[in-house]
Amino acid sequence: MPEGHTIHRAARDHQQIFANQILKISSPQGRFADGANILNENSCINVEAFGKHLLYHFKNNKTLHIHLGLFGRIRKHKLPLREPKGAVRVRLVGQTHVVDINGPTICRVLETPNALRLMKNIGPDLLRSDANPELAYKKISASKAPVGRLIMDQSVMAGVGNIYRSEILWRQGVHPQTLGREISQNTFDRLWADAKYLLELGVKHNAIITVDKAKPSKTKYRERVNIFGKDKCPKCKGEICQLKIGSRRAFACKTCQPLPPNIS
DNA sequence: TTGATTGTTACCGG
DNA sequence: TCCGGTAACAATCA
Repeated sequence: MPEGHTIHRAARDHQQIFANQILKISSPQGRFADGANILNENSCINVEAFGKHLLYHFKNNKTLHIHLGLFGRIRKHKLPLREPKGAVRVRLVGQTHVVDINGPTICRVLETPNALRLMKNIGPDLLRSDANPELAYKKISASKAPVGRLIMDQSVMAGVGNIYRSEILWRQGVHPQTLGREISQNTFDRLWADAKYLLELGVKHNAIITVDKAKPSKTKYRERVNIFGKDKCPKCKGEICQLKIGSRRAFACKTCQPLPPNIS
């Protein structure tokens, strides 16, 4: 669930339902969001996403900082209140809607300077209009780490997760083990543009869709991705090989994503 | 009950 | 300093 598109979609949605409202905030299982009470009686100025981080800014110079990690979930429903489902760490109650945050890795209140510091340490976000892709290319072209590692490194560029990584590289015919410094400006531009296009599509449809003709409402997940978790390339019908990048699964087609000759 | 998972960070060694 | 590997943590579902 949580790749960049999930967080940005939530930010836009919550901006609509919570901005300029005084929210009631509770922490049913208390463990996270220490001091979430400090946000009560204050109005929410706005909600924004930075990469996979979700930030609710409040009028008293405090920010609720959420990161869903691998398992976190956001659930929303209309008032009236319902029983929390599963392990709800924080519940946000506005005038019309309720948002429950389940199982986030990060759930805490930040002072404004700390929120700014956090945002500074995240690479250009594919889904933000203020992103400067050249900052990402500068790091990639200077690195001898594999591009499959770099495009998912949130301090290099923000938003791509494990599924999009394999899909984007396959769509652009780039092998994940190609070194960052072997990536030309032109190749980077294609990777950035495609990643941005796919993430925006994901925000729009609330789903990961990387197959060009796939219809989100009608197709199943397996039919919306090209090679992630597959064994046959949809383009050349050849074999998809699975590799590990930093203990995460990655997939590539030997034919459509040739490995540069200088790499074993 | 077990294993896998759309993520991140800290720590260590080369 | 950079890079890769490992462990730890989180919650849910099949």
